[in-house]
Amino acid sequence: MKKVIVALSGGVDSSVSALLLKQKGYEVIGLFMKNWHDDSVTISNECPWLDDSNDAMLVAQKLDIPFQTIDLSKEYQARIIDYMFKEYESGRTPNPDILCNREIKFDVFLKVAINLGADYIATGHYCRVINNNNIFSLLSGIDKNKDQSYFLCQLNQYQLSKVIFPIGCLKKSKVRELAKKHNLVTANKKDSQGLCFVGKVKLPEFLKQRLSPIKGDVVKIPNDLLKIKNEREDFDNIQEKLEFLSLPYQFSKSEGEVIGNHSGAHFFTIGQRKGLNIGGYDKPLFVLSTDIVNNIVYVGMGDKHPGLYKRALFVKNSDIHWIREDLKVNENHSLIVKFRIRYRQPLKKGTIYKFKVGLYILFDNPMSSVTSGQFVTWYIEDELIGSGIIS
RNA sequence: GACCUGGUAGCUCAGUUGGUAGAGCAUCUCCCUUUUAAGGAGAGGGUCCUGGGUUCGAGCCCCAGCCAGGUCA
Repeated sequence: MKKVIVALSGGVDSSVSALLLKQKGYEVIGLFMKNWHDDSVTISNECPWLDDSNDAMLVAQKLDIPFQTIDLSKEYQARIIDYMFKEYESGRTPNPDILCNREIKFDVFLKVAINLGADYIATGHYCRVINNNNIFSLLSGIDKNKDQSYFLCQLNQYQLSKVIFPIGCLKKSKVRELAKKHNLVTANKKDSQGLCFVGKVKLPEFLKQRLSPIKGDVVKIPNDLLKIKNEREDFDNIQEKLEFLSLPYQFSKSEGEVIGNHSGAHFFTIGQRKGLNIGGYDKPLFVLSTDIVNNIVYVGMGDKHPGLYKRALFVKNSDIHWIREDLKVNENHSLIVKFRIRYRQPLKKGTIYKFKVGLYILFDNPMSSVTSGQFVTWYIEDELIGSGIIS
């Protein structure tokens, strides 16, 4: 009998995952991770992890499986929170939850599980793994609305070989139905949101723990400036063109007009609308770019502003990750893929071009809010074959 | 100094022939969402520059003043 350790979060998804494994005859153990202690930073007034651990325990009791709690907050702090601050400090927008999967759930936690004698770990993610002759494929969840493959885009073959996603082939409604049918206390619990393990936070407040506010200018870039910037077409080769198209826009103060001030450029991200606190225009203002060195936030009016759109992105070599090493695009080759640059974003068409320095993705259609620090994931059909950090 | 135009929600403005005010943006809340964003819905918010006057009744008319911008000497 194979032994599986389920990461019970206290939510309905991991509860049903444990249920299904138990039904299939695995030896199941429930393990609850407590990775965050500071409740003062979260928005919700209740104490989320206490309820969660309690619910996880009740589910384990109901399923009659052993239950334990482990504290990985030290590792979480070092590998996730520190990374997060470092990224924001340097003017990028990180994705802590993707790292949390790679570094905590599928590394530290996995190792703990293996040491406890587990053959596999399981989580309540909406995605699937298929093993073809020991090549593991990460597929999107059947429930397209809940697909969480994006968050697992940094896993490797070994990690995939050790995980079971019991609910990946179910719809959310079915998961809730099963939970109800088996009287799991989590059946009607609201889906969790916000930072994994931390909860919902007001980001600027959260960041102010370590990043001090500094007043700076908000500069509005006129809508026609980018036309001029984008009109170059005299490229010697495709790489030069891609490099040009993927380069984040660089503005200078003289190209626009100072229309207000902010309390720190690192609190803003590209595409952001809320929080600028500047009104008086016909259409909303969106952040086009942030200049950390000079502490300037550049904005444009309206969601059609050309400064919001890019036609390509770049991932440098060290930031490229292939889940399917065997499908890796070699230098001077290209591959047509579908990709997304944010969770829950519909997949878009594009072409990967690999060069010595890294890879470019040329978009079939211009994309809004391409943000450095965020992850791009690329797919062939339903399969996530690779990912990278946008430069 | 004279003349002109304007002073209406946090901001930019609209307010028809006088009947106690509206839109966009901003803000807040909720929904959506295991990142950051975006998106959807809703809400709050105004001694209509001040002081007089006409009128049953004035943001709208009249007079004076203050402030801002402009034109002419």
